[in-house]
Amino acid sequence: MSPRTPRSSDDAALESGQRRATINDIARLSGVSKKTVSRVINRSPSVRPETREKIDAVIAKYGYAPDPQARGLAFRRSFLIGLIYDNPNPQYVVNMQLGLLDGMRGSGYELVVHPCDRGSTTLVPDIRAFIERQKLFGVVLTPSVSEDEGVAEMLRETGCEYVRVASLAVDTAEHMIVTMDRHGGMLAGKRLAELGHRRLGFVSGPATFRSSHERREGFEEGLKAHGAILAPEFVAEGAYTFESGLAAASRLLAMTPRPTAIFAGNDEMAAGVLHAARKAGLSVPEDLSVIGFDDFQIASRVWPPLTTIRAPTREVGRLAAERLIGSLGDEALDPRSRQTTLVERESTAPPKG
Amino acid sequence: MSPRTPRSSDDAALESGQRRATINDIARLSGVSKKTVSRVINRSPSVRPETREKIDAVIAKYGYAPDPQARGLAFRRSFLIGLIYDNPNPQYVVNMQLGLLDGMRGSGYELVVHPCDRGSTTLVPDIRAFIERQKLFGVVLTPSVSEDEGVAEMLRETGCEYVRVASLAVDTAEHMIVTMDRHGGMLAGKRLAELGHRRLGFVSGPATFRSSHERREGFEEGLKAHGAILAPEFVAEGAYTFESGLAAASRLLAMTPRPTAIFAGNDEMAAGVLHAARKAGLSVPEDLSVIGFDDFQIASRVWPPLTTIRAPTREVGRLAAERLIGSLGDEALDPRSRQTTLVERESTAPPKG
DNA sequence: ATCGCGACAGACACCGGTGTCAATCCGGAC
DNA sequence: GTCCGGATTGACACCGGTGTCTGTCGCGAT
Repeated sequence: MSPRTPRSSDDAALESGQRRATINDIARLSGVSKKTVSRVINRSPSVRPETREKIDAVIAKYGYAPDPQARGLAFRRSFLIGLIYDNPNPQYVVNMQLGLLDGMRGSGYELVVHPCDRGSTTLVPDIRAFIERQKLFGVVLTPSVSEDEGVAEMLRETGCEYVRVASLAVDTAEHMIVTMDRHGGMLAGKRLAELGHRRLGFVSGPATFRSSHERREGFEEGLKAHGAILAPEFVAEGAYTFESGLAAASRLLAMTPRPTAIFAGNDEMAAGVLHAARKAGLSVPEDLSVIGFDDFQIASRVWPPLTTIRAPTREVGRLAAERLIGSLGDEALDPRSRQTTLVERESTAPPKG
Repeated sequence: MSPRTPRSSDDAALESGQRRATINDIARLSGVSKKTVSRVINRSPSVRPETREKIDAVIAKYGYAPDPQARGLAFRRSFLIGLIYDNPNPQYVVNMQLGLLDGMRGSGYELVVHPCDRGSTTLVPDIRAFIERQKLFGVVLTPSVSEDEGVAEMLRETGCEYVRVASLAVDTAEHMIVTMDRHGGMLAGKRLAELGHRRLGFVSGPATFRSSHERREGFEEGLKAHGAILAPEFVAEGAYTFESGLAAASRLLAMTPRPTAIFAGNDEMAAGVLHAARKAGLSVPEDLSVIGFDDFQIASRVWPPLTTIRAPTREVGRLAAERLIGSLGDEALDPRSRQTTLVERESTAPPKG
C-alpha cells in the first residue's frame, strides 16, 4: 500500500459498501470541512443553500448517517430512550413498547427497556445509574413507578428528559401524558346503572396505583349520574392480578344480598371474577354482570367474552414518545387520541327480576 | 477561575458527585497514565498487581464506570444487544425480554427491542441498517424471523454476533438455542393416548413456524408410543391466534365422528378450541379434551383451566443472552434448563364411554 | 476606493475511551 | 558491574462527531 495514500482515502471500500462513510469521507468528497458537513447534519442555518445541496447530494449518494456514538460522545448524551416500568402485565408492556416505537420511528432514537421493582430499596439509585451510565436522552415512566415522587425528583436532578404516563397530572404538562382512567370508570358505572343494576360491586386495583382510585371514582360518578351508588362494603381491594380478583370477588359474592354486577379494575381481575362466579354457581351475565378494564386479548378469550373498557395503551405510548422527543404538537390537548371506550360483549345484562 | 487550574482538575465537582469521573480523573488521582487505567478496566494481564490494586481502589472510591459511548467509539462497536422478533404474542415477547435481561444483568450491556415484519420486502436491509447504525454487539432472534436464512446470511456478513432461538438446530451450535418443541408435543401426545383417546385432533400453528411442525411431529411420536395415531384429516392449520384456533377447531368438531381430544399448537389457539367446543355444545373435558402449549397466563384464565405444555421461555432467553455474551458454559448442553413439562389442569379427561 | 459588517466556512481542540509502539524497569546471566 | 529480555508503563494518534473561535468573502455605506 502506498504510504502517500491516507487511509481515509480508501474509496474503493466505500464505493463497494465495505466501509460505512464517515463525516470525513463526506467532507472530502464534497470538498468542504467536516465542520460544514456537521452543520448540514444539524440543520444549522448558516450554510449557503448551494453548499448544503452539494453536501446533501454526497450524503444521499453514499447513504451516510452519522454515528450515534460519536455524536453522543460530543453531545454528552446518547440517542437512547429508556422505558422504565413495573407493571407486570405483559400486554400492557408490549402495547406500550409498540406505541413508543410508533412515536420514535424515523427519529434516530432507540428504545432500551428497563423493568424495575418499585418495592426495591435501591430503586432510585438503580434508575439513576441506568440513566447516567447510558447518558439517556430521556425516559418514559409508566404506572406505578411513574407515580413515584422520589424517582421524579431524581430525574429533575439529572436533567434527563422524562415523560410520566399516569392517570392524574402529577407533574407539569410537558412531563405528563394523562390517561383517562376516570373517564373509563365513568363509562362502566354509567352502563351498569343504565342496565338497571343497583347493588354494585367494585374490585379495586392496589392502592399503590393511582389508576385504582381514578377508576373507582369515575365509576362512582357514572353510577351517581344515573341514580345508583357504590356501597363501601361492596368494594374489595385486589392487586390487578387474576388470583387477587378471584379472591376479592369470592368475598363479594358470599355476601347477602350480593351485588348483581361487578366492575373489576382490569381484565385480569375480571377474569378472576368470572371464575369466582362459576365457583359460586352463578352464571354470567344472567346472575351477575361483569365489566373489566383494558380490553386486552384476555377479554375476548374468557367465557363469556368480557364487556370492558378499552384503554388506548399503544396510542398513549406514541404520545409519550412524541412528547419526549418534542414532535408532539397540540394533539395531546385533544382527548380523542387517548379516549377510553366501552366495548360491549357478553358479560353484561340487566339484573334478573 | 484561575487559568492555572486545568478543567480536568476540578475535583470539587467530582467529590460532590456533581461530575462523573472519567478515565482521566482516575489516571490523575492514581498517578498513572490513562492507558494503564484502560488496561485495568479491560483486565489486561500485564499490569503489576500493586498498580492494579491502587487503581481499583480509586475506581471504587469514585464509583467510576467507563463511558459506553467512548469505549464503543474506540472499539468500533456498541454495548447494545438487539432483540429482533416478529412473534406477536405479548407474553412470549415479555418473557423473552425478561430472560434476556436475566442473562445480561451486570454485564454492562443493554437491551434494545426491535419488532419486525417477516413479510416485509425490506426485512433484511431494515435489520441490517439497525445493526450497522447502532453498531450492535449482537442480536437475538426469535421465531419465526430466527428461521429466516436470508437474515442469517446477512448477519454472518456483518460480523455482528447473533444467537437464533428456534426449535431446530438451523445453525452451528454457537449461534443456536434450541427449544424443545418436539419434546413438548410428545408429552401432549403421550398424555392423551394414556388417557385412552384414539380419535385425536391437532390444530397446527402456521407452516411458516418451524415449531408448528416440531410440535406436531412430537405429538405423533407421543401418540405412536402408546398405540394411537394422528389421522391427517384431523389436522387443521391455524395461525397461532385465538381466532384461527376457533375456526380450525370448528371445522374439526363438525366432522363425524369428531375427535375426542384436540392438541392445539399454543394456548391462544387452545382458547379458541374451548370457544368452538362451547359453540358446538360440547363440554370440556367430558366431551372433548384440550391441551395447549406455552403455559402462558391465559391457560389458567380460561374455563376450564387448560392442561398445557409449559415452555420455559424466560430461561431460554437467559441462555440466549448468556450464549451471546459468552458467559454460557456447558449448561446449554443440559436439556434440563429448557425442558418442557406437562401442566395438568382441568381440560383433559378420559374419553366418554 | 475604502470601510464595516454579517454571512459563511474552516482550523483546532475536545468528548472519553483504545491501539500501537517506544521507553523504562527489573532480576538473572555472564 | 554490565548486558539482556520480558514485564510494565506511558506518549501519542485515533475513533467520528461537535464547540469555539478566527478568517475570508461579498456587499452596501461613506
